[in-house]
Amino acid sequence: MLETITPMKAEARDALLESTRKNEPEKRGRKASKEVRQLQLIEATIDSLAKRGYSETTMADVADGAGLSRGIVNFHFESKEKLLVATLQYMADEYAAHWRAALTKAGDDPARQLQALVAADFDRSICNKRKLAAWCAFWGEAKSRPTYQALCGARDAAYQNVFIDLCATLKQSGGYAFEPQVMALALCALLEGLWLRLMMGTEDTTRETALQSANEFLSAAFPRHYPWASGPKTA
Amino acid sequence: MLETITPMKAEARDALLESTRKNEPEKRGRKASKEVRQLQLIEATIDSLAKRGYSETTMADVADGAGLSRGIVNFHFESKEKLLVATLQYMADEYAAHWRAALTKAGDDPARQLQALVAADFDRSICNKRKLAAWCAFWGEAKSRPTYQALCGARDAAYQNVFIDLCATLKQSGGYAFEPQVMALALCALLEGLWLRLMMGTEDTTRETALQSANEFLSAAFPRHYPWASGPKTA
DNA sequence: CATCGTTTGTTGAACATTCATTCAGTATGG
DNA sequence: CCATACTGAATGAATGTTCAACAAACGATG
Repeated sequence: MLETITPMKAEARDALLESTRKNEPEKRGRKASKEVRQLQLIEATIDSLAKRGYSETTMADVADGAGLSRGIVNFHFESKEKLLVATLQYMADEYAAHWRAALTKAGDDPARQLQALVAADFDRSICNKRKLAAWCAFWGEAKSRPTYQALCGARDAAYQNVFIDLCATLKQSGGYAFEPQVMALALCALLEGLWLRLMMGTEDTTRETALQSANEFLSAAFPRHYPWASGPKTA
Repeated sequence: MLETITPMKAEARDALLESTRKNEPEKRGRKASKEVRQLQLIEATIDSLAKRGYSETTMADVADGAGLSRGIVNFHFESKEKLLVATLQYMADEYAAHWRAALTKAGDDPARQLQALVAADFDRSICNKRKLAAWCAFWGEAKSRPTYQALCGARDAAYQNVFIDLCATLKQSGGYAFEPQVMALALCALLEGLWLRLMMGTEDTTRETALQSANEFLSAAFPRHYPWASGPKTA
């Protein structure tokens, strides 16, 4: 049902960025393509989720945030519910694309791949207050909404399976004793937990310290592959 | 403001449990002490949060869930907001009391203490679908509500400091190389992440597998203290 | 190229619903 | 009989949705 939204992401996003860069007054009447409008509204939704939280995010907020009129959301999306699902879908797609790209770029060495995946989780592009807050807003509602629950597995089975495979490979080459599935679960949980803490915004946790903790975990779990055992500054 | 609620927890809770055990028809008029009523409403709030989620939890839900009339919540608590804060406060207190008790019961050995803390996190009494869902509901709103944010640090500074101290102690006695703060952050994040996954309810993650993952982490990070290196079945 | 009609995006006010809160009244225990 | 717990209907505010009117792009036609 939402298949009409996710495609042409790149082009629409570029157009959106361009228009906001130019800061066009956006007069009246028709001005942008359907895809751009939808992205614009989705971005405004993320803004609102981050600023006001899920329960306080209203259609008016989104419309105002996008600088458009009140009825516009029900035109591009049928309902508030569908807007939110589309937003979550958008973030999930973005997240998946991001870690897949990082994995590809890491080459063939499993140890490098694993480290790249972990590092990718803390890239500015996806790991920032705004996005984290939006994710957490959806997490908070996921239990009682099957649709959200399914999509919140953006860090989904596929993602976790990559970790399981990598753990299994490293176990062989390093002669470790752990169970790959168990270790992979720990890793995934650690990453999510760090996200959660980042989002909560306790001062002592920053993107850097979070990544440092994750790397500490890697070197503890795979000492033969990450032997930089916590020297003063382990980049 | 809420100091009137948290005290006398034990007695009031017993009374509540007793009354629900007896399943009294709860006719009309005055029937129970103030504290019992408040606890009853808080429990109903947790139920609703777990079942309907934060954004769909209404005063009517809570009142109905408690089998009382509509206006009752505004009588015992001043507003919906205060009811929710009291509920979160209640869960935070319960959580803190739980891990403190586990810590005390673990004796003097740091390694045992750490293991006890980890295990305590997965006790049925606090780690069940209902409570996890309620926690996550609050997490989802925490970013935009300072009051929640403060209380959601139930796993607060004190909690994390205990982990830091234990990590430091074990580091000395085991000759590890990690930074205690970094490792403690990883541990806390792992526990929260596992909670999050448990709440999401993916089938492959149960309380047992979660605990197993946490223990795997312990034995990876502190191999000299937890040398049961992943034998077939490590209880 | 100008004009006109059609399609499509957009607006903002009206509407219906949901929900927290209030409060006057009732019942109960002491 | 008084203080206190409790009720439930009334109220008003907030909000998602609808829709009739409007405006811009587009295409066809002269």
